[in-house]
Formats: sequence, structure tokens, C-alpha cells
Amino acid sequence: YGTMVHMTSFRVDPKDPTPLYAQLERAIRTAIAIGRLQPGAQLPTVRQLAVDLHVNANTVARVYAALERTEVVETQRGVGTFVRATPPASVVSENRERDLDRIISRFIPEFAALGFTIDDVITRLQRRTK
Amino acid sequence: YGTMVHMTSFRVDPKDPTPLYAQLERAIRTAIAIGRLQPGAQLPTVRQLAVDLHVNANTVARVYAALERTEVVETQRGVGTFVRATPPASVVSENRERDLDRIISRFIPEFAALGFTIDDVITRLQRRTK
Amino acid sequence: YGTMVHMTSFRVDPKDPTPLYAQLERAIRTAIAIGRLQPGAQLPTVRQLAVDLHVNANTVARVYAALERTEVVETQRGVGTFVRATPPASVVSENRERDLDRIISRFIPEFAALGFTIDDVITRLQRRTK
Amino acid sequence: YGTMVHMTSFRVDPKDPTPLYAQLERAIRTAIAIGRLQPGAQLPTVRQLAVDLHVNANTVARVYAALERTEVVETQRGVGTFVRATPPASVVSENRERDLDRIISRFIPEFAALGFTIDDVITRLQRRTK
DNA sequence: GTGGTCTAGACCACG
DNA sequence: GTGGTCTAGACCACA
Repeated sequence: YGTMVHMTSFRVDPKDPTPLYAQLERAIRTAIAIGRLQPGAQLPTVRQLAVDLHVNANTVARVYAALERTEVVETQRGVGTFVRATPPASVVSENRERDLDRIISRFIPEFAALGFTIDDVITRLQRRTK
Repeated sequence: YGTMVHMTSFRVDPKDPTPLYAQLERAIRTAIAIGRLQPGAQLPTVRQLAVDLHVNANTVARVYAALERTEVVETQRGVGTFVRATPPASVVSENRERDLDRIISRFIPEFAALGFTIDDVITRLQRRTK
Repeated sequence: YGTMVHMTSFRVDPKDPTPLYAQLERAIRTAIAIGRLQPGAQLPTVRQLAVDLHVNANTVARVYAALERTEVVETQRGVGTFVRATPPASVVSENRERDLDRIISRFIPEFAALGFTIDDVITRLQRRTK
Repeated sequence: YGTMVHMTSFRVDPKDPTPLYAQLERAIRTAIAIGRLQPGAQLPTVRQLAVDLHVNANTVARVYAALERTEVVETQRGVGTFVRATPPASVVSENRERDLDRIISRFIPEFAALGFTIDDVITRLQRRTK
């Protein structure tokens, strides 16, 4: 009733020094990799996502173009942008180790800022593996 | 024997779209947070660090200035830059536990997206405490 | 026996950044120029070609209209679209030889850039005359 | 002695339906491949090339970014853009056959428009191999 | 002065 | 209505 809202809920943080387009690209790749976006699924339209994220449409288009170039998504002219059938893990990232390091480098200062030590976090993580 | 080498081993990655200054600031805050840089410890000189990181000295200087402004480090003119004594008590949240869980929950999908398990992450974190 | 299949085998490449309409127009002009489409020959119907090329019928129609405007083809309402009799004599240049050399000189570096020899190109061109 | 003019002389044709950025990217890749731009050579600055080509600086920047992503050139922050040391033929184009076809598809209608046949051109090309 | 990011807004190609 | 291209112009990061 009224407009259907695509609850894909990507988020970008303008305060983060990481460029918006890089944040969004990472978010979409993650969504695909963890299966929240299934193969064949349509991504939000460029303009819609731009509105949702309070970001310029060009910024979104740039991300879609980058994903298309790396064959993570497929664009049908005049129709829309869709998740590709085959998103082999290797395509999602060519350098897992480096990427893991980067994520951890963003992770540590966030909890450290709250006064938690690495050991605190390890304890917490171990609880999640049980 | 000539030059003191500060083996702090910060790293910045010019391929990362995150600005160099943001990467460096994050790295230093992390080093302090995890105790690799103890209160009172001296940071490398601006020039030395610039050479080590293959980065312009202005960039390093700007980071040091930012850290000084937020009272994370202290500069003694003509002497050097040092880690401050007290991690700010002001940061203490009433819901630290909940906040930590949120941070962890935000990062787990990113790790999982690359195919890493929680145990992989724990291993990696433990390596950073050394 | 039912549908006539026009084996004209035009091709458009959706990955090519060149617009589809431009690709198709060029392909048809080429087919005429090299004699694969003789004067008087009927072009495929708009809809048929659209299906063959996996392209929207509007796109094909727009190309046919453009070709008609430049008097390369002729549409007989309710009958079909046909190649015109005369390649326009108006095109004849006084310096055709020099012009041809210029065109060739412009393209050779492009071939060479990909590591192809002139002989490779000749072979390729000969294949197109068949 | 006035300003040194970098005679790199790339050209783009706004009348060509091929997007400007695609024309420019092709031109630069060609220049590198045929050795007109040697490894280590600096590309014109974004703004300079934009002026030379009567094109917006963003368009040039987009091309440089694309070349950087495919590791054909290397950008040094704040310094400039340079041809990479190793431009293996495979990097220049992953699909030589397809690219050759595209070039030939642009080549044929140009000389056909002047009334030359493929055989005319072949004869001409053979003369160049001697 | 170098390249990079982002915005606003126009216009095009395609379905 | 979909994505793509291009422009003009602001501001940032870096040397």
C-alpha cells in the first residue's frame, strides 16, 4: 500500500574519512558475499539509492559502474542493475589477507575508543563461536 | 650509534582509498589503545616517520597536530612528541557492553564476507597484541 | 515454411561503450559497403532484427529511420525495407587515394598496439568478404 | 621561452558516438602499447589534457582512474600520473580478438564511405608490408 | 600544482 | 523510468 520500500539498508557515514563511494562499494560487496543480496536480485535504482543514502546519484552510479567492471553485477541497459549469477569468492576480493588487515585496522580503534582491550574483544568473540 | 630507529612499525597503504593522514592517525591511536605505545612513550619524529612511511612530512605533522588537539599526545618543543598519561575517562559509557556488541555485530559480516571465521579473526587479533 | 530467416548476421556488443544504435547503423552500412547486402536486398524486419540482436525494437526502428533519412535504404510501407540502388556519387572525393592512405595510417597504430601485424589484419578483412 | 608543450597529441572526436572517455582511454592505451609513451613517462596533467582536448577535467580524471585500476599507469598522490614499468601485452587488453574485431568494424565503414572495397584496402595494405 | 571526491543538473540511450 | 555521459565548479589530500 503505497510505495514498496526495498529494505536493503546500505549505510554510508559522511563523517568517515573513507570516501563515500568506497564505503558503498564495500557495503554492496559485503551484502552479496554474505547472501543478503542473492544472485539475480536487482539492486536499488541509482536514483533511489542516492535519495536513501543522501548522496549524489553520480556517486552511486560510479559504484555501480565499478561493480559492473569487476563483474560483480550486471547492468541491463534501460532496465536495471542485477547481482551476477557467479560471484566467486575470488572476484569479491583478490586479496583477502590485505582486506582482512584493513578491516581489523578499522575494528580495533572502534572498540579501543570505548576502553576495551583486544583481550576483552577476544573473550567476547569466543563467546560467539560457542 | 647514530640514528635511533623507532620500531613502531606503523603502516599506511597508498592503494587504500582512505586518506593517508586518516590511516596514520588510526594506526597511532590503535597502537596506544592496545598498549603497544605506553603512556610517556616517545613517538618517532615527524621527519623520521615521514621517511619510514614514504610520506610527506607535512602529512605526518598534520596527524601529530590532530592528536595533540585531541589530547592523545603531548608535544614538548624541541624534545619530542609523547603519549599522554591518561586515556580520557570521559569516554566511559553507561552502555559499554551494549556498544561493544554493536561494534562486533557490525564487523562480523565484513569478516564473514571474505570467508573468514571468527577464529581467524581471533588469531589475527592475538597476533596484534604481541 | 513459416518465418523467413534473414541470415544477415549483424552483431552488436552490449559491453562495447558505443551505443547500440551506433553499432547497428555501422554494421548495416558496412554490410552494404562490402556488398554483403546488395542494392535491392531486403533488410530484416524491425521486429525480427530486434529479436535476433536481443535489442529493443525501438532501437532498430530508430536505426532504420536514420538510414532512410540518409537515403541508404528505402522503406516501402507494408512491404519492407530495402537497400537503395546507388551508393551516393556525391561522396566521390578528388583525393580519394590520399584520403584512403590517411584512414589506413590512422588505423595501423591501433592494430599494432594490440600486437597484430598488417598480415593479421589482411587475413581478418578477407574473412569478412566471404 | 614560453611554456613547453607536451606533444602527446591525443585526440578525441566529439562527433563520434563512442563516449569521450572511451576514445581517450583507447588513445592512451595505444600510445603506451606502441611505445609512444614509454614506461615511467609522465602523462599530461589532468587539467592540462582537459584543456588540450576541450574536455572536462572530470572526464580525463575518470580515464586516469580507469587506467590506474587496470594497472596501466600509476598515480603518485600529489605528484602526477606515470606509465607503469610493466605493461604486459595482456594487461593492455584481455581480449585481443574482440578488440581487433571492434577496430575492424570501425575501419571498414570509413573507407567504404569513400567507395573503396575491402579488396582495394587489402591491396593497399599489402603494399605496406613490402 | 597534482590527482581525487562530491555535488547539481543537463542530456542521452534504452526499454 | 533505467543507467550512462558530460559539464561546471567546489573542496580536499598530498608534495
